[in-house]
Amino acid sequence: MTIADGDSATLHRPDPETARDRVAAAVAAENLVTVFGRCTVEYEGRAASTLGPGDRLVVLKPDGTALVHTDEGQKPVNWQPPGCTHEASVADGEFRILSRRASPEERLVVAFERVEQLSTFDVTDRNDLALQGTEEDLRQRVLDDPDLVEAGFRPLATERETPAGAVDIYGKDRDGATVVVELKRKRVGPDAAGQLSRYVEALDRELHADAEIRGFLVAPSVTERARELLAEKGLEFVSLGPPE
Amino acid sequence: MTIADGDSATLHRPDPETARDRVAAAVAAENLVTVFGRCTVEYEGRAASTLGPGDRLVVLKPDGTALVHTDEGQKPVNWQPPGCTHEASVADGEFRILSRRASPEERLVVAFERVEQLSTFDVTDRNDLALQGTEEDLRQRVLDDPDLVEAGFRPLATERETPAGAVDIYGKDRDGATVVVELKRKRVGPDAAGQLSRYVEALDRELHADAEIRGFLVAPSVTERARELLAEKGLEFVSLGPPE
DNA sequence: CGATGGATATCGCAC
DNA sequence: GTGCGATGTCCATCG
Repeated sequence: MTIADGDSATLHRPDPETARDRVAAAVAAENLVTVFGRCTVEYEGRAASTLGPGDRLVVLKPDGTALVHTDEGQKPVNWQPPGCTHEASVADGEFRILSRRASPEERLVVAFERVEQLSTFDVTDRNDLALQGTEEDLRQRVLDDPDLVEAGFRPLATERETPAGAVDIYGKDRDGATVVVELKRKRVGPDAAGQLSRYVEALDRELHADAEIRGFLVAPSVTERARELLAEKGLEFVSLGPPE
Repeated sequence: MTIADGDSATLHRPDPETARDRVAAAVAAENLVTVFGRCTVEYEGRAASTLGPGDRLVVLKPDGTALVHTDEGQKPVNWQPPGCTHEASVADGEFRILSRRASPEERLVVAFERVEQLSTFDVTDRNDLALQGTEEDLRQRVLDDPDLVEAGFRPLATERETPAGAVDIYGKDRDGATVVVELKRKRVGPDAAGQLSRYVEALDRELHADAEIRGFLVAPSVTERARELLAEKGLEFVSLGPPE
């Protein structure tokens, strides 16, 4: 059974050969494909996994993405990233989807005992997502009002390169001492303190050995472990949360 | 138009009221819901975003997950994690889905200009994913053959607690010196070297100051920056990739 | 291509 | 609930 028009088409309980032909055509036409049914899944690549029979929703995107969703969780239980090639086939009387990635070599096989529904959609989406509350927003706030870090702070560069990586904000304090600012949009753990410490140490080596270098971690809050690590390394913390 | 049986039901271009009623019933029945159509999306919570009109696939799971997928990318363009409540409504003549999270407060609103297809599925899946090639597998390999780290290495504990966190493997070398092993299943960067360094320093403080403590990073490979950091801290690296 | 670090990360576990 | 670390993390950016 089929419902179709220019934008979508749906098969209800297609036989394996029909499912194969429809998916093959949809992949060739760069349509979005959804398949719901009872299936097993095997993956082999960076890791390997097997998944016994169950009802799942499989999504194939025109960009080469494959997703296998169960009834639980935000993350797909199995997947392939964009850029993969999708093939449909029938083997042992079962409809199968094979998704392959070239580098690194990865294979995903979904074998359907039963296909409950198979849909294809002609999809185009040119609207971009506008996101607020990011680290970039936080950086802009600090650049607009450097006193938020410390009275007299003067930013001189963003993304300044060091041997340990790029520093979020680089500048001078009121006394001319070098300042390194690491921004985090949410509560931070020991990793952020370690990251800031590496930047300070890298600049310590790069600049004159007698130059004072101060490291600031700017975030809404820190964990206790991170606070200890900052104190130990002589780094400073500035609490700055999202606006409002 | 409707196709239905015990396991699934599909509406093709339903009007807003019909879509609302069907989604409300499916959410109450803890069914999986997919909606494809032209919609706008607004999100507000940990961050905030708006997304203009476009064709997207929306998935509502019985565990309270919501996903909004475009034609590109593995990750949903917008989403809500498990545990949210989903509501269907009609406002300004449009079918809308509202997904709410209590803590932290987060809202996702999908407003459909047009619903191309709406499907509901009665989904059961009690099979768990069996994954190989994880860090746990690597740990088992090292415990089975500690000489992989170094001839004479004797593991004494896993997940041994330190003030800086739990050490993957703790033990002694052939001369009785304390050994800390950090395992990584893939190529590592500076963060892993920093992590191992924190463990070694924490044990250095906890144990006698004169006790020698050796830190091993076991991973398939390291980046150049991580290698430098390891050398600087006097830590050792053992190359151990996935089997075959 | 690899390296680096962010993310509404998600997820699981320990406390 | 928070804290912490793993993830087939994904993803953009940069060299």
